[in-house]
Amino acid sequence: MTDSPNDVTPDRLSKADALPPSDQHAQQYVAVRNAHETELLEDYVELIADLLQHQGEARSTDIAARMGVSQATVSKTVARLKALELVSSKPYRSLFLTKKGEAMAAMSHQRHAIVLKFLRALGVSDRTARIDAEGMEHHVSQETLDIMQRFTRERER
Amino acid sequence: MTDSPNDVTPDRLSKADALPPSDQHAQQYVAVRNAHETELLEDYVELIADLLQHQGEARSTDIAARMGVSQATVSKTVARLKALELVSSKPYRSLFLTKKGEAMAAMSHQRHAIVLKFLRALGVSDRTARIDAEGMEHHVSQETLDIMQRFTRERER
DNA sequence: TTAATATTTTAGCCAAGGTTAACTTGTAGG
DNA sequence: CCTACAAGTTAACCTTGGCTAAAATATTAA
Ligand SMILES: [Mn+2]
Ligand SMILES: [Mn+2]
Ligand SMILES: [Mn+2]
Ligand SMILES: [Mn+2]
Repeated sequence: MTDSPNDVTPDRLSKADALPPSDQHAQQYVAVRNAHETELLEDYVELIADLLQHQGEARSTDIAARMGVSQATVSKTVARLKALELVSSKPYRSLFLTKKGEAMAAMSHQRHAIVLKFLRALGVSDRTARIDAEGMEHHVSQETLDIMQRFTRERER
Repeated sequence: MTDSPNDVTPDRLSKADALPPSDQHAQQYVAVRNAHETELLEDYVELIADLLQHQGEARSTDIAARMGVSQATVSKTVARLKALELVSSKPYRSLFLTKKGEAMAAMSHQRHAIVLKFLRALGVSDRTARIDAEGMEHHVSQETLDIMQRFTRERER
């Protein structure tokens, strides 16, 4: 009891965009859930790499301050990073990245930079670009990244 | 013991981009965590609105299939949506949106459409654009949305 | 009308990511 | 060398968002 008898592909100018096929639709959400699984890990290793590079040390106090969470939260997340062999450290000492952690940090950093530069090239203010990039970066496919990079390069010529 | 004695702002061509001030950096992550809090709710009300519009009914089977999760998961999330007064329903019956739910759905839908059209206008394939938009939409500020919309309009002329 | 099937809910489980409070360890000054 | 304070860890708790298995309800078809 929706509209016309045989509504296969509604004519132009009809209601709204049709829903994608059920299984394809589901894959959209699956992709998002997958991204969320690694998101925090990526941000942590990226931040640790930055701290090592800029301050020579990655202390959990600094991480807590920069992430805006308590030190207890950092402790727990670091435990997870260690279990995943992304980070190594001795108790009460500075954190370091394993090879695996460095690889992840490098990838994440690169992707983050591409998204951030793209947003600025688009005309977004620095402050907003930084905030949006922090979330968007985890949901941008390689195809889109390539396009963003090309766009930014052209704008900069 | 990092590098030069007085490294305030490292000269051009030095290491890498400096870290933003600690508190500003923290706000980036805070913004992301806030977005994640409402993300699933937004996707649900958006989907429910779509189903109501396109099939006349929003059954939890369909939601489960389209979200790629079990029906039990849908039941629990719907309980939360009802507690938040976004959805109403009688047990074992179809779901409906409250005024509040409709408002949220309308906003989410609009934002989703802007991001999706923008990605397509940029040259991203339909399939990828849909996947990326599903995640990105929750992390795009109003400022960026406005810019995306302008960009899309210009490309379409 | 009843029996089979489909749908929805409930219960019990789990991991992630956050909190506060209390305890332990490290470090710097006197 | 000791003592105060800073930094890090641990314990106990909470919410969200997944899952499976079992129970309850609705629908359909014989
Ligand atoms: Mn990042
Ligand atoms: Mn991020
Ligand atoms: Mn959406
Ligand atoms: Mn979404």
